[in-house]
Amino acid sequence: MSVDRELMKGSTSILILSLLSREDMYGYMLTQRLRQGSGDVFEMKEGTLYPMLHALENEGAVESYWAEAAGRGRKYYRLTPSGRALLEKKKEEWRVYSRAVDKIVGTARRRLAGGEPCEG
Amino acid sequence: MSVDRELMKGSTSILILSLLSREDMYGYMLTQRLRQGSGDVFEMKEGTLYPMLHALENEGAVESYWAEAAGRGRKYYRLTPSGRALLEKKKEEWRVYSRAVDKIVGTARRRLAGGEPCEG
DNA sequence: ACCACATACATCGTGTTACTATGTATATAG
DNA sequence: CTATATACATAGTAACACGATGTATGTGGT
Repeated sequence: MSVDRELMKGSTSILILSLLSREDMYGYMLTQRLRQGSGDVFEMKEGTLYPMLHALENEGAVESYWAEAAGRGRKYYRLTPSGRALLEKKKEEWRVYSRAVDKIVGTARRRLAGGEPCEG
Repeated sequence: MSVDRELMKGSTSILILSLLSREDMYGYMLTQRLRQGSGDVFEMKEGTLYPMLHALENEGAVESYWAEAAGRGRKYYRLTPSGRALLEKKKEEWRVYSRAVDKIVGTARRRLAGGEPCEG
């Protein structure tokens, strides 16, 4: 990740699960969407991504299937119901955690009802 | 920390620096304030705290001095100007990072001008 | 035809980080 | 006088993400 490693730890799985909750994706696609979707903040490396995908598959959070595209095989990952539940749990943990950091650090924010981005 | 370890990684130093930016504190006091200030979310262990304080001192981010209280010595830590600059840097990193996670995960928020907490 | 680059999957070894366990010592409450 | 809270500290361990590396195919340029 291009953000200082120290802050990046631990949230890898929530990012992967979130992206897969909207659409089935293959590994390389995940790295691209993660980069674009975060505004070039996240740059997940293969050495991080593939082991994580395999671990999530072992846990039963995702399932994989091969599909052909452009004359080449791609390994797609699909979120399972169990993975969807895991995502919800991790989202709640992220809310609790980031709010607690904000309380200590003093960067206050207010949660919105919807899910619109807070860019401009 | 009582929050799932996976989410806790990396933000230890910003929490310590933030607390010290408001008041000189000794180790044990830091663990208590961190717990109270986060609403029982963070429980920093001595095995995490003391090595981190020593590392921050080696970097020149904090300075320590002994003081007597209740007939016993306490080792206080004080933020140096360099530590204050480090804190500002880490705060900015936290803003970038947490905003990027929110973009991906879809838990949108809006930053406030002031520093008021967003509890109820 | 050939080369460089992007795409696409994967694993192994390494370094960082936080934790568990443990040790020391004093004050306070029962 | 014993248990608990306070208060500092370190050594060993486990988890996690990364860097390095390997394989292979498609595409664009010359």
